Amino acid sequence: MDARWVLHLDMDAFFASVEQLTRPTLRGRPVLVGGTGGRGVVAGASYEARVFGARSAMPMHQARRQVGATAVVLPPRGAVYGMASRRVFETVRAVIPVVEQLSFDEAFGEPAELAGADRADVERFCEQLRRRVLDETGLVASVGAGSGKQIAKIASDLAKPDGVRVVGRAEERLLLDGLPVRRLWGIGPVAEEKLHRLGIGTIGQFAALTDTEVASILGATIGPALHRLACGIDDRPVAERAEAKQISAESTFAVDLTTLEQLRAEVGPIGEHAYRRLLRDGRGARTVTVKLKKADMSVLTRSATLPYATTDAATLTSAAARLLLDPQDVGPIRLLGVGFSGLTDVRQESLFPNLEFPEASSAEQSDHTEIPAPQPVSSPATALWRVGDDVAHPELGHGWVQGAGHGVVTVRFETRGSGPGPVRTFPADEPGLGPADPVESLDWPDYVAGSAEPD
DNA sequence: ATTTCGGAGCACCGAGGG
DNA sequence: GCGACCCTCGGTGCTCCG
Repeated sequence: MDARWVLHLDMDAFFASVEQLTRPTLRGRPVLVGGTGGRGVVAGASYEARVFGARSAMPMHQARRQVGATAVVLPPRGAVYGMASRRVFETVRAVIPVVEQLSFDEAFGEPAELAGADRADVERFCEQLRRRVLDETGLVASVGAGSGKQIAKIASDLAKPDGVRVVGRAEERLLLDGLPVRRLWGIGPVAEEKLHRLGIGTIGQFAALTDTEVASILGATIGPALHRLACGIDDRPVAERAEAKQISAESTFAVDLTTLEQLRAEVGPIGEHAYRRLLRDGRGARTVTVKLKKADMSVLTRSATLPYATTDAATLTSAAARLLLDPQDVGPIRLLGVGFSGLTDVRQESLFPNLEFPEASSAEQSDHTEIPAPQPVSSPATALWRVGDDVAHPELGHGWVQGAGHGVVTVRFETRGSGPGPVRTFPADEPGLGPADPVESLDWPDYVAGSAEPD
């Protein structure tokens, strides 16, 4: 059981790369993906945008300023990234049977055939894996390898962009010692600051502490676990991810909400968003949580646990509505979230239909005057087309909105397989122009699922 | 006008069973 | 009757991850 090799595969600038793949005009250009409203942040930046200092999690307006006029700012297309991600990891799973997927764009693997292999073998394996992912998806991955998850993850960072980095046992200690303590899994801004105040800046300095010192600084649970990682001890297994324990949706408003009526108007759509995903997951929920983020960024949560898990939308969303707090009491609200947990398979509806969860209180029931649907603050003006929308035209095919406003819409007609396409400008109400499924931008030419099956 | 969105896990509190 | 103890559950806040 000597040489264990853990691989960490990380897609390069994933969201931005998918945009450049499916919208070929964007190749070579600085692309920023993220919230385009005033409070949006960057979810993905192409390498061309990173040259200017743009980074993910940066406020969008700041990134836009830094990149300048050539920046292309696009709203995220989750469905397309999800499809691209599925195809990437289908490919990975065809090579490595057990894959621990961390997110849309990252995973660990521990190929059995690499046990005891030397660095050169591992390097070859990683290059082949990258090649296969590129051939089958058109997307670039970087791969890191090491004796455990922590080293593999650090290695994939060093491998970027478009590379492989294998860290052998011999270089491990040297590499870790010099790195900032922040690079360790589980050290965030708070823990970093605690350590910094004690003069500990590197993983080496952290590793030199005693277990009891570490426990007193970071707690008895997290502390020793982090200390072991810092010492290069990382025998955590690579295993498929368990089912999600919680499903939630949240959204930040363009303008803070100040009345309970406004919150009540928003809780429905947000709850439904989470509810749709709950249904797709096929489980029921027993606990409903609402999350409120105040103007000062502090967060309040309120939760309620039902007597049994349910898939009933009305039960779940009315529970969420009852948990809301009045902004008049707690202050202006910038974000509302609805979450479901206590997830269990519910084969049948309630065993005790008579014990239905009590409906709205009698006071609310007597109030038959519907709340006069307040303007959804998040979308003040509903323009017909927005930048980034996918559209279809009977003659010109699939395209995306490059510009919109002043009664006209500019569309670039192109997909993954078309190469850079032509641009056309139409009146905003052009009858030939209709909405299109974003995923189609990835599917031309037709994607052949599992190329092992010629059919 | 900095600070998304979705998810996991820990600390700690009080209630209640035993 | 009461305190000490352990345990679990529900609820809230915090930290961290990408």
